[in-house]
Amino acid sequence: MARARSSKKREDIFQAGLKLFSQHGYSKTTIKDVAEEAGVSFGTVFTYFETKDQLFHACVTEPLVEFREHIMEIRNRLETLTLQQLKQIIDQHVDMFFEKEREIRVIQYVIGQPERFQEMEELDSFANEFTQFIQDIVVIGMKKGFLPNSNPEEVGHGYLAFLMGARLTYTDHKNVQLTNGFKNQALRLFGIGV
Amino acid sequence: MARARSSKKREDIFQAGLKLFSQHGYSKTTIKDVAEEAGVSFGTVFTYFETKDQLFHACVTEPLVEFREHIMEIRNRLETLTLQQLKQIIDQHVDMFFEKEREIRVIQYVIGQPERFQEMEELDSFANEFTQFIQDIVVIGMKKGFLPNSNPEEVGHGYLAFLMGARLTYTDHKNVQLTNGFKNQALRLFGIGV
DNA sequence: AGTAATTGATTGATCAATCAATTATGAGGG
DNA sequence: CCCTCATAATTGATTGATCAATCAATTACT
Repeated sequence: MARARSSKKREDIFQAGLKLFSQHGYSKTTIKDVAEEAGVSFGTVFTYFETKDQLFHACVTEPLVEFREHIMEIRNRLETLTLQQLKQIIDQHVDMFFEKEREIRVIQYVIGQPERFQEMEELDSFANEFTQFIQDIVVIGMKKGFLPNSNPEEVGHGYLAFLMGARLTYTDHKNVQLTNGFKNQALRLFGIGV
Repeated sequence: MARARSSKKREDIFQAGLKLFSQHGYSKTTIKDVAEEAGVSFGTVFTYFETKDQLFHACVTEPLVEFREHIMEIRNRLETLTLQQLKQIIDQHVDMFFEKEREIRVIQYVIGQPERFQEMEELDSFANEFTQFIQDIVVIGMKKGFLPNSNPEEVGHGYLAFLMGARLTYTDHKNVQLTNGFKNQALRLFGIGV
């Protein structure tokens, strides 16, 4: 039986799985490798996760909780949004997508093979939530006049695509010039010239 | 020994590999499955591709030739570029990224696991070529006055990221409304409001 | 007839999952 | 503080399944 989520060892195994799955994909990651990386024995992995599948599923879905909180926190104070705050939000999003490299890589691994994985539904609803959040921002920005006339849906989808693609295509997360460029380009998707 | 590239059977096997690799990844695609999909026997696959690795490598890199031609063709008549033509080019890019779903999915599979694959170098140089092409467009557009002042490098990287992300994140290539939205958003990355 | 192409059974390697044996933990009693 | 014993956690050898690659036999081609 799988153990509680709070154990130190569970977290070690989870992090090891996250690292190796994000680097080598599902099949090229062996339980033996995960065990070594986590500093536990082969058998112990199965004490905390019943199957390799369940470990992988955990690596894909559990980080969504933190991502969601990160977005929701801002969603509450959306009525008083200013352009300055929007710029801050975009900065945070770009930074988050580059900092949470492993978490997003495994998500992209799943999204990239929709015929293979069922986790899709959870990820789909998260994506919908996110684009809805962006749409709300665009509507408020237009109402308040600090955003030009736009199709909010187009901005939402375009902005999510942009963040995903930036993370997928560019590995060098230490490159400040690059991330700054992405922040400028992200602003342009909202119709704000730089 | 692997056979010449011109055979009908080689093409069938190649297309079968492209389909299955793009859907299920490298390891979950078996030679048995490829053979069935291609309508040949297990052994025949090895007549045309020495190893599974080589078949995969072919699926990742061979489509680059056509992609490159597609870009180059336009690169020749770059000096006479107009805004109208730029809009056409963007339309073509978005359409291509959605039509060539399988080809781009396997490329994204490789890009997403840089620690695992060496094909990266070929893909890297292709990406550099592409972003350089976009940078040239931005420089000319600014000189001719139909593009606002921009950092060409930022636009190049942002535009590539955007196309990749759109392809990765959205599966429904029949959705004209969606692709039209992406075309509008892509224009915004060049500083053109919609 | 002679050469090239095709076939699929066989082999050997890999690896997830199981489980019996071992080790650690900690509660209760002296 | 130490000892006992029960329970929980840990371990890795074993098992069975999967699959890439080989190759001897068969078939097609010229």
